[in-house]
Amino acid sequence: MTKHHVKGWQAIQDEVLRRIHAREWPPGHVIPNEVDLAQEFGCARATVNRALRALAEEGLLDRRRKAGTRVALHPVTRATVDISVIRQEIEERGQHYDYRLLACDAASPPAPVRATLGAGSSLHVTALHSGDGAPYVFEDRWISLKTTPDARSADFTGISANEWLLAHAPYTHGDIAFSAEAASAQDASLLNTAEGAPLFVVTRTTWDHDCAVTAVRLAYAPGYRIYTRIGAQSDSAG
Amino acid sequence: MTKHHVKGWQAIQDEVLRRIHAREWPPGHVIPNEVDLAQEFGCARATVNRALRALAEEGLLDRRRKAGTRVALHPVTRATVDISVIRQEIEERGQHYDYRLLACDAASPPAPVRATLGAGSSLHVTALHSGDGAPYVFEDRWISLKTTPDARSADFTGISANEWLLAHAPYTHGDIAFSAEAASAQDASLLNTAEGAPLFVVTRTTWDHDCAVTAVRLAYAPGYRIYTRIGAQSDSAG
DNA sequence: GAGTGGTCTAGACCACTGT
DNA sequence: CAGTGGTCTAGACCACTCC
Repeated sequence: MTKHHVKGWQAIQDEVLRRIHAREWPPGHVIPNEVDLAQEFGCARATVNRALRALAEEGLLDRRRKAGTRVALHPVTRATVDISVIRQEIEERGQHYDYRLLACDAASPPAPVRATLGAGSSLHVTALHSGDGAPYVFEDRWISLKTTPDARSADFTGISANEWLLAHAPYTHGDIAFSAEAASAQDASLLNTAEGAPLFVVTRTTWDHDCAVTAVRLAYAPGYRIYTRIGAQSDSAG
Repeated sequence: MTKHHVKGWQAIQDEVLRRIHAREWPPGHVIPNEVDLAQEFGCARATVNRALRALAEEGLLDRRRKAGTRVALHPVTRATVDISVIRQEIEERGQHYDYRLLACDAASPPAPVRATLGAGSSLHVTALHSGDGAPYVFEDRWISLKTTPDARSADFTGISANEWLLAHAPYTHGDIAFSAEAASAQDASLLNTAEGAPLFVVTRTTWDHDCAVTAVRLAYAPGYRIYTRIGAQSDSAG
């Protein structure tokens, strides 16, 4: 109930974080409501709301009307992975970007792809992205010509389908999967590794509203890893 | 300049999203300032701010004081991956969770781990988590006894180090890496697969302020994949 | 029904930064 | 310097949901 008169919503967030961290408010504990906290901190309720809402978005607090705010029981670690354009990704590593189109044909996609992309005619684009001359990632992509007819006349020799779509084909949502796969003969040949070598693979499908735009498999050369930081804030180790 | 009188900040967000999506505001375009938008939408500036701030946090907008707000040039795809306790992860798949402690010894960690965990004495804990009797993930963990001395007397036969730390050792931040590795002899034996099989591996280190708490390598059984959705909002395909 | 968070408002001042 | 976003306030009403 002491007045602290801290500086802003971040200071309030820090203090709440400290109490969670110090187990003054253990997991499951219902913390004081916004009005009380606002009084304690000597600020407006909106400021408290801003601080607590941010923590709730990170998964540290559970907030429900009437039930109040409680410290999350199972502090899920929420890792945010930024996925940029491949060219940018390579250049950010300080390497020279090189791109080579392997094939670009209208074709009927295999069943698993057809299931999401639809049965309409599709464009199959394969390409290899390299950094400083070393193969970096093999892009195997299907583009729905029904959703993106312009792709038929696009020239993917100068610009990768990855970037072309970014500039020409908006999407509303998508899904991504990360997995480990054994290199196929094609993977191995292109990525300059042995068949069966463990590859980090990203599979992505994007939609524009209800229409699938593109489905892509990105097979990265051995040694690739996605790295990210978690919690500038608090949690519990696990 | 038409007044729309929409419902709330989400409606404003939707409209902004629509304009980005429809290329009315193409990538790089500087959009009107908050005051103008507030007038157009017939709401308070704070409401516009709420909508635009949320979009900026998702990476769709770049906002800078004085420079204004512009549509992001390189809409990085920001995927959020939720990492929960392993037991919970397995149970959420509807499987029966089983856990077996393999070893728990005080030891000196290998150089790469020692580099982050420090040279102090550490506890080495290895365990296997299974779902419905099938091996799910092999946990290979080092715990700093300097940071978490209580771990020395903890009993990891009944509760995994994963969960014990969650309840006893708070952390402030950490880093995670996702990669693909070939199964070692130990991996293969425990995960019931062939040596050299591609495994999805998560490597995580967590700190409590400046003190490293624990470093863990999680090697998942073949077939494991992390799946997540991107953008309930808009972007561009890539 | 009543308590809690969710949101909105109208106005204000501050902080950063491009010109 | 001046324009823009960042934040705070004091108050209000609403929406959900537990009791």
